[in-house]
Amino acid sequence: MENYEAFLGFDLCKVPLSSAAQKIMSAVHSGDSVESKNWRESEKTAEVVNNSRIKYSVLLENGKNQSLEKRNLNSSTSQTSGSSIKLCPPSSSIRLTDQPSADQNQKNVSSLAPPSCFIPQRNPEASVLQKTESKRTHFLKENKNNEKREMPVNLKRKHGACHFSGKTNKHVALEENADEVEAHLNCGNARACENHFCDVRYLDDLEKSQLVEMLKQAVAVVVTLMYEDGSTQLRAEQALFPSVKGIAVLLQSRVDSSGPLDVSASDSVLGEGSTLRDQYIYLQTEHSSTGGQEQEAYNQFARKVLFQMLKCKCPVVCFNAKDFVRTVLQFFGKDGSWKHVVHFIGLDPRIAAWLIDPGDAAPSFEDLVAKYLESSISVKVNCTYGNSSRNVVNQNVRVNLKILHKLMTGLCSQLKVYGLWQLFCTLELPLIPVLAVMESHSFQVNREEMERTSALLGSRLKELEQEAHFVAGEQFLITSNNQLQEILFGKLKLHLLSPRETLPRTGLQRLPSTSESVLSAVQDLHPLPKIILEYRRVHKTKSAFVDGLLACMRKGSISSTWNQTGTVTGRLSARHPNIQGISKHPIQITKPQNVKGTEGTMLTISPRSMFVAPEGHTFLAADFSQIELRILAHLSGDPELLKLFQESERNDVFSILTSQWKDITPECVTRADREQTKKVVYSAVYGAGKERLAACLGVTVQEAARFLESFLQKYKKIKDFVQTTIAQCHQTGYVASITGRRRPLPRVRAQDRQLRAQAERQAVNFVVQGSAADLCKIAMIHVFTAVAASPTLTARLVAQIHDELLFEVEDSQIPEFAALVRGTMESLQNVPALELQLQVPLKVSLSAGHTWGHLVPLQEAPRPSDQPTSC
DNA sequence: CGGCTAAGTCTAAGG
DNA sequence: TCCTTAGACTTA
Repeated sequence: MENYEAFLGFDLCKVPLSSAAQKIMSAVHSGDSVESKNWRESEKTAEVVNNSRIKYSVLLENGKNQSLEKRNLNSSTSQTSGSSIKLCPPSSSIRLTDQPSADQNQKNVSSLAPPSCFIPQRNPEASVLQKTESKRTHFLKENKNNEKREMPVNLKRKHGACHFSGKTNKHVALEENADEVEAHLNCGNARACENHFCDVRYLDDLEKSQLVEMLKQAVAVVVTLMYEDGSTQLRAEQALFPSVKGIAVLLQSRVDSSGPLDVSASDSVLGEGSTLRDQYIYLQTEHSSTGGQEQEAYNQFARKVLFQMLKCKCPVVCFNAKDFVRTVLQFFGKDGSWKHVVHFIGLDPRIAAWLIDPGDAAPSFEDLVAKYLESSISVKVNCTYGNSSRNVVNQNVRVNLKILHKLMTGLCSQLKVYGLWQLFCTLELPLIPVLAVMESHSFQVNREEMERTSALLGSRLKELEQEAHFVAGEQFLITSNNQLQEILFGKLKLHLLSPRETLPRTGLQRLPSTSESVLSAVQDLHPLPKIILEYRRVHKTKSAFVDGLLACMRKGSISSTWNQTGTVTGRLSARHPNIQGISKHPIQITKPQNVKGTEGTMLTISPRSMFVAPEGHTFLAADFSQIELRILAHLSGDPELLKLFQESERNDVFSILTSQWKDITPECVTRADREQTKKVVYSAVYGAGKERLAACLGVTVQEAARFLESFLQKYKKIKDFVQTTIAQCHQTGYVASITGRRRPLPRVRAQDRQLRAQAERQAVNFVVQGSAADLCKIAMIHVFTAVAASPTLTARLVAQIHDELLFEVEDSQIPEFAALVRGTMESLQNVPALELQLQVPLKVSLSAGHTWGHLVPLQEAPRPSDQPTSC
């Protein structure tokens, strides 16, 4: 079977993008003799494992067939056909929690080594897997017993003695108030701390240093945020602004029998000179008001623990790790620079699951457990103080932390099966702190000005509405497309008067839609369409970019939430507000009558200008120019297209293309021309029909067809690329980007021609758009880490608009930072570590300004060829 | 009858 | 019958 990388003609071995990722990778791979550094070999391994998985899944198949197409009917179905994704528990995970395995590699238990669960399973024998299964059930029984044992009579006490790390100390259950300490009777038991949360607040100095030591030696750390009501990040529905109370931690450490952290042999798990031990720790992050000196001392220690966690050499598992990082940043407060978190790697099962199945947008912890773990495990996530006792809640959290670890273990081996492991470790995980830092930033916006603008737009809308009613000859709901359709085409019959017969129609009725293209087509026949078009523009601006923004405001500033797993292509998305969708172009409105001042009749409203850099700072935007077209040139290897980029590295390729097909000189191409060309080129590449193209260009269908023909004729290999991609998709049922990101498209084999054709277009689009998204995300990480490595630079990444990175830079640092950004981003043409070498140069254009709406191109390093255009 | 949800439409972004 | 997002709105 030909894989996509072979098809591309280069090896796609991925290597860490950051040193921390490197650490994780080496940690994860240590003790793993077979895991290959070579892509093809690891692919082979994956296939073997894959076979075993399929065999095994047949054994376990319980007939459940989840349909996970909640989000987007157009997108892929969540599972590849035939084989269930439900995975077998990796044999190695058993060792962790239950018994030693005969083939355990000693290296696995060195202090740097990862938990054995992170070594990919590779035993294809079903019989072995069955054995594994029996061990697993044994473990589950054992675990149940533990749980029974751990629920003793609960008595209130002031400070009960128990063991922590083998020393006598206070044991404290997870508590709300410092003065009311709940302790358990079983404190003499050496296992006590494995059965309860140790609240860091009540540790003495010795215990504190032991804790830090244990963190350093930990084999695995599993964390989850705890909220006010006792729920955690694992619960299904998150409150809008949950208030975080603390962090629950499962610390899995290796204990040598001979080591300093010796514990009684009775709790030995492995029994072979070393044991794995679970300890549960609770770290309060909510600042209590009573505090004073004691509180300050605690905070200091808590910070130390968190710092230790951030630079943990072992895997840190967290569901929605970004929220954890943001909480940590918050806790650090003023004295913690965002640079502290750059190298944090948190294994996030949601991201892992998304890589495996990007069509499954936001599965809850529960969903993932159901999908990726055996059905015998069920989780209770909605256990809160409101509906359960404190003890039950805490026990529930502990159990869930264990399950979370197991889930991540399983997902890791799945990632390897699909060849997504490197992508996960070197791209997606390092991105988490970057996004957390972006979310910790907020934009200042001028509320008064926005409110004035809102009122202004409101008046203008009223005027437009009245005009519309007047010219329509009746009152109607101007925002209702149905009513509008009835008036335009039912009453006025504009579609019959239209010179163009082929107005796009809404499927069910015979009448055309009220979309922009239709209204533009008939705008000369009647005044109404123009009024509607303006109304819609103004309305959009008001509701989304002014009122919508105001609604997102917290304390005079706004901050988006970034979603790493919200798209099928690997792009990021943003919400509240969707900063990626804020209009670039200002709109002009005629000044409403009731507004005072008569200087001018027109007003300009520029949504992006609402974003203002703080005093002494400037926004700097770095754009990848024509990123997708360059990717396409690289992927297709089309000589003409390549030449275009290689020769005219400093020219605007879209202008050249425009001049070529419109037969004018490049200097005379207007911005609108250029935008049109852009649209046309991408439409053509991604498979638009000639009709659609004609509508887009505003020309006849024949002309559009002629253009399509000549374009694909001139750049012949584009067609080859499209065909090869589709063929590959048919063969394997999925497509992959340059980093190996996958998009399953089972519908490519559908009976329905329409569905099939759609999947084929999606396949082509994904390979290019997804690859561009990969590059943009790599750029974010690289620039981010480069700034963090600089002792002087303070530039901060504040937003990503797909191909554009927006930074807030101290005025004095602009030249230095501009050079760094350009250098870093353009150097991504070659990422030797990724064995990624594009055949085209990457071009970055920089612009800067005090508001986001007024960015002017930054003077590049002077070049002789630079000259202003004269048109 | 008013709130609620789900689906459809439209427009902003990005390529 | 270019693709992929978020968001606001209507309709049923």
